[in-house]
Amino acid sequence: MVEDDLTVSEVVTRYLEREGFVVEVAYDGAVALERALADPPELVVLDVMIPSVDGFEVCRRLRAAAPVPVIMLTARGEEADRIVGLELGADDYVSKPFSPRELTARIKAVLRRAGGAVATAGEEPTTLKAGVLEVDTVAHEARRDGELVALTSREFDLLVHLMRNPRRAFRREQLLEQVWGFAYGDTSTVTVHVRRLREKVEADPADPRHVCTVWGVGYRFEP
Amino acid sequence: MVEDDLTVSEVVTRYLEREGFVVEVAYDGAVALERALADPPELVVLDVMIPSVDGFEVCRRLRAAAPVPVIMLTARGEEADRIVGLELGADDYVSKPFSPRELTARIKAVLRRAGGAVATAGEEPTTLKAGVLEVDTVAHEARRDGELVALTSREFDLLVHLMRNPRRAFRREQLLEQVWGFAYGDTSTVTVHVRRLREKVEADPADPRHVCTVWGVGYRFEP
DNA sequence: TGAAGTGCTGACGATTCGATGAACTCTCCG
DNA sequence: CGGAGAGTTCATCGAATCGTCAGCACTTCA
Repeated sequence: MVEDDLTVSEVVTRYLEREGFVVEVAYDGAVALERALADPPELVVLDVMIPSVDGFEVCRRLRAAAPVPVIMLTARGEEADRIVGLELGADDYVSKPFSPRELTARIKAVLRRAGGAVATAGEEPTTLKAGVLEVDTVAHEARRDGELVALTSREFDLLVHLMRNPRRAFRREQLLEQVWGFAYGDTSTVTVHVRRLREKVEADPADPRHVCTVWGVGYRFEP
Repeated sequence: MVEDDLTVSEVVTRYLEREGFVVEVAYDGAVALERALADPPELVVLDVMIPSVDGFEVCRRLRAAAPVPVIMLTARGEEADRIVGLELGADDYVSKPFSPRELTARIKAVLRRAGGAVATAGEEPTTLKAGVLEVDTVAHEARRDGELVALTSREFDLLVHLMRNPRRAFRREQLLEQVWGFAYGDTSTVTVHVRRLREKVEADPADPRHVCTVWGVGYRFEP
């Protein structure tokens, strides 16, 4: 996110992180460009009015370097901004003042389209593998030994989240927040879903080799 | 875009802008010609039936002045229109009613042929096959076991979209957006159309083998 | 060794979700 | 006008899924 208004950037950051995104904020155009080019993010939220290098210029240079999706933030009624932004390759625009909820919806829509059916051209691996386990996030299918495993929606999301962060231990609260989207709740929900997931995915659910328990902490995925 | 039907022009505009195009609409032939000649666009989508100067005349004069790519919109079944249109220099034609998705694909294809550097996926095949199912997107025909299946316009678009992205799971919202061109709406519309499609296309609609349900997600086409 | 803490299991309502049938709107045509 | 066909919306039903809880099993550590 490129935004010099601290209030805005903090509110948005907090909100997006609750949604499971990892957010990095730059406060002016030059720094933003430098960091985005060094380590390209999956998506950029870009305010038009920022110090040093303006939003349009940042957008133009970003898109010249890589096909990173860009959402631009403009002041209300700046229709011209919208047109220019779209010409420069912005994928969407949101006019201020906006609600974090709306921004989140747009971000998800753009990400969906970017990784979506029409343009596809897979840069990121659509399938995750770990031993005999194989998960196709596009087809929404999980296989063990090539054998189809019928997972429910939650079980699938849970498995994908764990597999995308192998060897990393999550506390139940974290999983509840990052997979369920709940800010608070009964952590036994996670326990039960992990159990059900194991029953379907592990060769011996009583002695799990992939979805492992980390005592006193939570769970971790072992490849 | 030259189109006097507000509903069509607005839906298409919204859809194309989401795809990153900049769209300008003229509502009759004379205005279209004037503006296109003053500031030639990269591509013209041209309805045949428009006020003042008809689509063929607009096409002829445009092509006389500049090598601008033209896609013509014709009413269904007007085969003669197609011939005349192509003779006059149209690069492609799309018959009404069409899906925004279809138009977008054609636009990208024409721009690609014209040498434009629009990032897009590969060429879309004109006939799609999956088991006993066969769909001809040009003839707008679907067959099962060689037997003609009478699909409505939406059913056809839906089937084509699914078949062009086999094994990919779509949520209803995605289908609503990509097939219908709606940014939001009642997702039960998708459900009902899927049901009717199954009744016509599946051997046993109660146990679909091609248009499959992905619980908690949406639908997926199995080849 | 045993008590406290933590995770696992099985079962049971509550909820959500998809399929279905039908009503309703809209357009096209005669 | 009015009837047909297509598309959309709505209410309902049954099934899949989800969240919770109590009891049991295991780990840890005094």
